[in-house]
Amino acid sequence: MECSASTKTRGRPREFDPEEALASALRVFWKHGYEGASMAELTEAMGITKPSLYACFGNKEALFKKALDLYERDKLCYIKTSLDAPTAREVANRILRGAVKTHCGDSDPQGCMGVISSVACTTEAESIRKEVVARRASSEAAVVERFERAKAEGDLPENVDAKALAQCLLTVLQGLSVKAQVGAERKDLDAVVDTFLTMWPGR
Amino acid sequence: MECSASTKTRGRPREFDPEEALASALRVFWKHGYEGASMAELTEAMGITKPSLYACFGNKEALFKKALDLYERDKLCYIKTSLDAPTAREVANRILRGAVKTHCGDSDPQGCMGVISSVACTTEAESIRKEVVARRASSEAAVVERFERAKAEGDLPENVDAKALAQCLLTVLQGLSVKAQVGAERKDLDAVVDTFLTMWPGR
DNA sequence: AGCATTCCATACCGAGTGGTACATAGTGAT
DNA sequence: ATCACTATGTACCACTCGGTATGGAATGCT
Repeated sequence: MECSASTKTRGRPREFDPEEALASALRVFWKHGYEGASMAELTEAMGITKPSLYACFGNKEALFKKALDLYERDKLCYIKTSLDAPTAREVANRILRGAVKTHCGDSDPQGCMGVISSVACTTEAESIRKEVVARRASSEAAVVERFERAKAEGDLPENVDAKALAQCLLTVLQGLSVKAQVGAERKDLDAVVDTFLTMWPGR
Repeated sequence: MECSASTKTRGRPREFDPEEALASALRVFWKHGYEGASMAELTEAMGITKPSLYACFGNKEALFKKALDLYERDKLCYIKTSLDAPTAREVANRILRGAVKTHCGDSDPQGCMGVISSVACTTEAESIRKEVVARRASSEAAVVERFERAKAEGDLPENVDAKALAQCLLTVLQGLSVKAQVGAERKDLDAVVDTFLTMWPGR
C-alpha cells in the first residue's frame, strides 16, 4: 500500500501510474472543491476503482492534500518566481498576470482550487479549510516581506503599509479567481489588472 | 400551499411565521451555501418539519431563491444606496466599508452568500450559480453607469475606463468576502480598503 | 510448483441526501 | 354536526455519500 516510487515489485504490479491518477484527481478537486468532488467522479477520472484509490492514496482527505501539493507545485509556482522581479510593481504585474493565465485558461478548470476548496466547506470538512488557509498565509507572508524590501529599495513610497498593500494585492487575486470561476471573460480580467496596475503606487 | 399573506383562513392555520422561517433559512444558506445546506439543518433552524417547508416554499431551490431575495433586500442594499454618494471615490468608499461591515460582522455569518453559493456549486446545481451570477451582473452594470456619470462630472480622470474600474472595485469586493469568510480579521480588511482608496484615481 | 505478497473488481456497508405518502389535527363554512 | 380544506408529524422512499470486506488474478521469491 501507499503509493511510492520504490523498485521492489513483490506481488501483482499496479496497473496505473499514481502520478497520472493524481493529476486527474487534481482536475476534479479543482473543478468542484473538496466536498463537491465525489469518490465516484474521482475514480472515474482517475481510471481506477475505489479499493485501488484507497490502497494507494489513503482516503479522500489524504488524496486531496496530495493533489493540493501538486497544484501548488505546478500551478501556483508563478507566485514564488514573481517575487524575483526587480520592482514591486513588476512583482504585482507578474502575480496578477499569472493568476489570470492560470485561472482563466481553457485547458485547466477555471478559478483557484484553494479558493474553491476553502469557500465550499461544510463545517465537517473544516480541517481542509484550515489546511488551505495556512498555505495561503505563508504565501502572503512572502509577499509582505518582498514589499518591505521594496520599500527599503525605494520601489514603494515611505507612506505605504507593506502588509496592507500585499493583502490588497492578494485580495484582488482572490477576487479575480472568483470572477474567473463563475465565467468571467479573460479580456475583462485583463482590464481589471490593467486598471489596478495603473493605480499602483511607486515603481 | 404556497406561503402568502392572504387573510382567508380556511383550513388549519399555519403554526409558524414564514418570514421568520425564511430569515432562519437565509442564515443557514449564508453559512454553508446552497449545496452545503442540508434540509435537516434548514428545517431545524427554521423550527418546522419538512412537509411544512415543502408546502410553504416549494422545494430547496425555491427556498434558496426566496432567501436570496431577502438577502439582497436586507443585506446588500448598501450597494444601491452607495451609488447616491456625491463622488466616485465616496461611492467606492461606501461600498467597500459596507462590504466589510456586512461580511465581517459577528451577528451574521461571515462572507458573502452570493460568492459562497456561486463558488460552491457542483455541476447539477448550476441553475443556482447562474441565478447568482445574473443578479451580480445587474449590480455591476449599475456601478459602471455610476462611474460613467462620474467621468462626465469630472470625478474621474478622462483616461480611466469606467467599466474596468467598476469591475476592479467589485473584484476587490469579492476578494474581501472570500477573506472574510475564511476568517480574516476586520482590521486587516479595513487596512486593505484604506490602501485601495489611497490608490483610487480622482475624487 | 508452491508460497507470500500485492493489486483489481464486485458487491456491499451504514449514514445521510432531497423529497413524499399518509394519517391526524385543527380551522371556517354550511 | 358535518364537510371541505389545510397544516402537522411520522415514517418512509430511492438514491448517493465515503469507505470496506472478500475473492480471485498477477507477480517475485524459494
